[in-house]
Amino acid sequence: MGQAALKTSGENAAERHVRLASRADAILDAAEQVFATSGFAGASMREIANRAGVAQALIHYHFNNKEKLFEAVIGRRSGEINTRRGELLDALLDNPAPPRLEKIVEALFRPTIEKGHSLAKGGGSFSRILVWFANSSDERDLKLAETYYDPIARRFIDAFCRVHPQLSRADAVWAYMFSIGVGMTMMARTGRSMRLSKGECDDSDIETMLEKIVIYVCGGIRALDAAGS
Amino acid sequence: MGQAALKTSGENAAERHVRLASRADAILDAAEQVFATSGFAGASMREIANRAGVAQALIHYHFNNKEKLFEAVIGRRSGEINTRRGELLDALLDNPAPPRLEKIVEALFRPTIEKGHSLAKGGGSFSRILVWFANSSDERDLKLAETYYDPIARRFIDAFCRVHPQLSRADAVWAYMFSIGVGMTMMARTGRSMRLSKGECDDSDIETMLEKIVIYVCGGIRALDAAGS
DNA sequence: GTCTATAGTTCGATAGAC
DNA sequence: GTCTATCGAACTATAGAC
Repeated sequence: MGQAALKTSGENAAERHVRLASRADAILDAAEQVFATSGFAGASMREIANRAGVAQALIHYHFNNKEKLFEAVIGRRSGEINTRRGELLDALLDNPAPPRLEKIVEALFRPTIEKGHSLAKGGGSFSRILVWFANSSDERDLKLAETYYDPIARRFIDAFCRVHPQLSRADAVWAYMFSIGVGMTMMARTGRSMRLSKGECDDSDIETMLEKIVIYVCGGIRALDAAGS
Repeated sequence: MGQAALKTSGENAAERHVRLASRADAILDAAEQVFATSGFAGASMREIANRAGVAQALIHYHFNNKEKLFEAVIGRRSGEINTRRGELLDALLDNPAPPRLEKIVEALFRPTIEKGHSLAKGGGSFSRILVWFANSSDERDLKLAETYYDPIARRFIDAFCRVHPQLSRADAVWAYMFSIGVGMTMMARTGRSMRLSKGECDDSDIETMLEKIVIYVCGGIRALDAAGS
């Protein structure tokens, strides 16, 4: 019958896709972990291949070279994260009444922290890549940041201005940049807050940290607004 | 005479020290630039040697290996910066009246930004190393951060508590971590703020940026204080 | 699509002359 | 203290069989 025919010929299109996707995804997962641990320059294609359980040449077949692989790693999660951010922002702005600043700030950070920390079979270390990435002055990273993060950044800056009509555009941009910096301390998870607080401040406790960050960031933005006029 | 004798034998101790210092310093300056541009893993001893105008082997003679060289680069500027930070903080706390929070925050950031950006014959790119360094989870960097930055960090956290007696110790640590994150956006100089603001927010304009940061950070800290009780 | 084998480069570090 | 020369390891990427 048809099924048997397909079986002897190998596999059908769906099965084929699943298998292919699983290999490529395994590579992306492994790459995510290794880039997170060692940065772009420090990561090696050998280690990525080993961790993914594939031959090194397969990475080149799927992703061409190291740089393109990195772009794929960035693109995969950035797409998920920024789509979710946009949805949350849409929901807040659809309302005729201006939303609370706290809600906007939470929409800015929650998708990043949640997807950045816990996705991927590998263990989810995309957030560390983002830290590396957000502060890089490397041409490759700047280009990627512009492509994947500037559009949503402008939307959040607009949202700051909408909630704080007195806030100048320039101050809104400063506010955005500084807030991203705050978020990075959440993503890095160096364990430093634990050390400095003798165990009181746990940077792996997402909910507590997010709560503190929202308070701090909103306070900072409001202070810029208050000082502006 | 004595001088002639010294000359034939080579040089006196002072001359010798100057020459040695200039070679070693040239290596440190070059290393600072290359590490700033490429990170630890991405930097090569060859490029550092070329930029310093010395043989590659001389780096190993003075600094043993790449890791020790990096430590020397970190240690040199961190010493200068944190000594200055401590002095400013001492001056503020010597006063019987509690200092203004703004003054403390400025003491936290000004030495870093000023020495980080403009020191070194090479062009002063230590601040970019700090960005890299502050968010690293690499064991080497964590150890260095603990040695060079935790002591002064505790002093600033104490100062936050002194100015805001209602602030819990844990919230003071959060406040410190977040504020360092804000400072990192100042150090990175990716040019992103320029792009997002169409030229209005120049991240190489130190004084304007410092002013905005102080406002934002103080607002954040005060918000944590207000929310705490 | 996936593998093995390897070409070709670059790296950190050392040996040894001066 | 500083150099030249080089070793041995690790890297990215490709060639070619299956």
